[in-house]
Amino acid sequence: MPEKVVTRFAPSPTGYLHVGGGRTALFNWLWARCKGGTFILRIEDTDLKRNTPTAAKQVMQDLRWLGIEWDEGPEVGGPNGPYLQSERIDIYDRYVRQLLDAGKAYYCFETSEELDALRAQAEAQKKGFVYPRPQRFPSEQDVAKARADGKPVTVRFALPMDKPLVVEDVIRGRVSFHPAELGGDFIITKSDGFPTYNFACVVDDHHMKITHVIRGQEHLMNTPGQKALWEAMFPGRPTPQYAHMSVTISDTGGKLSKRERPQTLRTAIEKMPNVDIEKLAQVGGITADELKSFLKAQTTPDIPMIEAMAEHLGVRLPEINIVDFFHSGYLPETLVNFLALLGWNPGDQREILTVEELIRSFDLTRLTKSNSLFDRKKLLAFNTEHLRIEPPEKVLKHFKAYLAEIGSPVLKADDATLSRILQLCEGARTFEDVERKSAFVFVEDDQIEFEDKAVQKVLFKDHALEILGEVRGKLAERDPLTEHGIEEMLRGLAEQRQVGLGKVAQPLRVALCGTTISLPIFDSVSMLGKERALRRIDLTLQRFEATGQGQAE
RNA sequence: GCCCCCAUCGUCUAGUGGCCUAGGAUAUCAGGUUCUCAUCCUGGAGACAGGGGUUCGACUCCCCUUGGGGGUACCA
Repeated sequence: MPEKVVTRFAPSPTGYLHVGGGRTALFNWLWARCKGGTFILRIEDTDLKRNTPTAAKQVMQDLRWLGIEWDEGPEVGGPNGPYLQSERIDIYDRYVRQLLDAGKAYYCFETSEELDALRAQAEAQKKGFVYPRPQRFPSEQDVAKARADGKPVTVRFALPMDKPLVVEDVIRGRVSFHPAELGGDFIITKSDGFPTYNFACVVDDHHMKITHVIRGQEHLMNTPGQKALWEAMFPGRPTPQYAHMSVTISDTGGKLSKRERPQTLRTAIEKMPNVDIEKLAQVGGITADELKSFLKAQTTPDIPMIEAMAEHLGVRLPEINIVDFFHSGYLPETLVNFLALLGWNPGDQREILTVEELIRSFDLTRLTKSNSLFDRKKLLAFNTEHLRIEPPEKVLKHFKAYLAEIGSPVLKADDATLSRILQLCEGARTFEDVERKSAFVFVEDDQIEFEDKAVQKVLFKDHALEILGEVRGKLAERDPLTEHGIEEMLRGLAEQRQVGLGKVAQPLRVALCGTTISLPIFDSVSMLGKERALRRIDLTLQRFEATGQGQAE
């Protein structure tokens, strides 16, 4: 009977979950789910400098949005806790003690500066740096003395140097390393008493009985050291199986990094002819000097400020974090499907898969070796498809969450109306499209903002205002107002005037919405109702008839 | 610099020595449907990085070159 699969996702809490992290989490989760195993969330918060207090919460929120639920971990508990490494220090200490007593690890007292100097020296001689292991390991007395002298105390693992370290990787096969190439003995306890990643990871993977470690290829070089550590601490126990996945690259060039969003904004501002620096800084909630410094690429304001300024300027920032996709109106099912297909495929020609299908088809042996670009255009196509195939209740739920997130007036609508809107927007690419097409229904009649371009192109052309007047008259006569009736009336009018339906529908659309884009015109009218529709037409006629043809306000 | 990984249409990929005249998706181009936007339908163009081997036969196996990615921390 094969042992039960246990996987884990082990993020360090430094901010929102980004696309790469989401993908790593997803593959681990998928593997656990398709094997009926356990998926553990473990927070690797051993770097006091980098961790932010809210980051772990953000990561968990993002995972939940994706639908990735953990069987063990923070907030849900489990038999192998605690799941925050910062709360497991005594466990690590115990193993360090053991290693020390067995002569497999030893104390060191160099400062970072001294280490840097040694590395520089090695580099000057064009040699790879290998930490020089002392002949005699320092004693506890030496440690006490070092501490008294104010020297930093760390612990290094004595890496067996005699034989090559071989890693069997599920994706990459057998990979061999020479201990010296790894830099020799590495630190397992930092001078602040916290374990390093490579050490804590091994202890926890053993304690939590992890069977498969699925992670990015950036960890491949850590694996031989971890394996050696494992053998020193848990001899005879099999290590987890390792699978080092390809990484995901940005389609805007280079790495998929958090810097991309500020960078995009900076580039956009540079290309703009005359930007009001004062005003923009005010919108972003920063000083003009801070903004100037940002533009000179000297500093970077926080993301909310970047976002506020981008929105003000109408600049689209590339999505990097999982939460960015939520904000842009994507379904989590789309992300899950798309991310799963970056470096994996079901082996047949299917591409659009639901989460259930993904779980059913997943297979760790079908992972791709080469890196892949994150193609946002293809993601958009996937979202269009998922909007169509996911159950309407599910879509509605996500749509409401989206509306709440962006603070849309459409939030005022009841579920039935929302469902109808969603149905009318069949073929939409994101919730953003749906919101934009339907928002007009939920703003006050006299609060409609007229897009200048729409007014010029539609209202001031081809006797549009005259037609609009006629539409108004016929609309007033109709009672009761039905969609069918509206259609009949508009089509009749177009035919009568010997013009296409567009010549009638577009002026009406602009009158109702202020823009040229909205829900289908018959539904637009019926959703507003007769009174509000008439009122909007009147307001439009009043406002633009006086202005005269060919002139906008 | 050293070490490790990778290499098929623009992009994501199928392909495990003959099923390949290299398949699908997306993007793109042309045409069509349509009240706007989007969808949708039809069709087109588009790839085995280069060079050596091995073999009756290489996209598939080996070597080199080139290119890309990662690592080289008291970060994870």
